[in-house]
Amino acid sequence: MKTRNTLQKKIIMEAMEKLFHPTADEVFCEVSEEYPAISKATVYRNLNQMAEQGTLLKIPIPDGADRFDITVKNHYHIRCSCCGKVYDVDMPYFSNLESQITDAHGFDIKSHEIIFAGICPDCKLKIEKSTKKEK
Amino acid sequence: MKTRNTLQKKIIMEAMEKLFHPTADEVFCEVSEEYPAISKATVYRNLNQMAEQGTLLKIPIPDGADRFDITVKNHYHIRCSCCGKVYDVDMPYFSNLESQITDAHGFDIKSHEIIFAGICPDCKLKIEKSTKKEK
DNA sequence: ATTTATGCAAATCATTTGCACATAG
DNA sequence: CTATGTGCAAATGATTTGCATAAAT
Repeated sequence: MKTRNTLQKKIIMEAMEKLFHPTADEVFCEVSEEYPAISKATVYRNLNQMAEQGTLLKIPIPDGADRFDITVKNHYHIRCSCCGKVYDVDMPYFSNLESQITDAHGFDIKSHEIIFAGICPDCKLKIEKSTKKEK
Repeated sequence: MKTRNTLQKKIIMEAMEKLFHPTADEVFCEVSEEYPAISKATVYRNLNQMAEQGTLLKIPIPDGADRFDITVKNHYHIRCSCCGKVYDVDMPYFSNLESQITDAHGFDIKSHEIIFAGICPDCKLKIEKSTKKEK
């Protein structure tokens, strides 16, 4: 199935370059400003298509909407369990991790994904403040 | 907030012992046979409560319903991208992985999660068969 | 007695889909 | 031309929530 170069696709890609790990909805909001007629379904369809083609990376987020990343190079993510924001993790990629698995029930392993969870600096501050108030 | 020991909680835990990495819905189906009056909301509420208390492990699954695991000990998972089934991975746990991260934007890292993706033996067979047919 | 839990239905949120129409190649 | 893409609204699927009632402590 050959894909086509539509105006929508181009604008969505431009939005991806501006935004940082956006959700489909965030892309939709950004694109809407320049091109109000666009449909959210089109945004989803194009993001998914690009992810399949390897132009984008789709990052599944536990307890939240998927996020998309222009950085296609393999890397890991960390998510704030308080506010949900996602950042890249500066850590070497385990390129041989898949070959380390001895007993994976005969799986053909294709990829792996590491997601760290923690509290971001902003939320740390917020929590400290609200803890003080409680006293 | 102190929790109570209800009949529902007990039956849900029993179902968890029988099932393997079930989704909330699978637990609901299993429990319904013995106790048809149970509500799906009760199943969700109890599974989440037990996960918070550390009695169960909640495994977020990319592109699918969360799964719950009686094995609370830290371990990793592999998911078949074809049929969605999830298995445990027999691989040592990276207990010091979180301390390796140098630049995580000042995060307090609490935990990490590794999910492998691949094709399970069953689906491998299915794919081989259907490829033959296409010829 | 008081507070937590339950069952039900309705609400929510992210995402997908059917369909008629538009448009890229 | 003709297959792929779009916009819209409705459908889906997982999960949560409001509320009146029930049950555990």
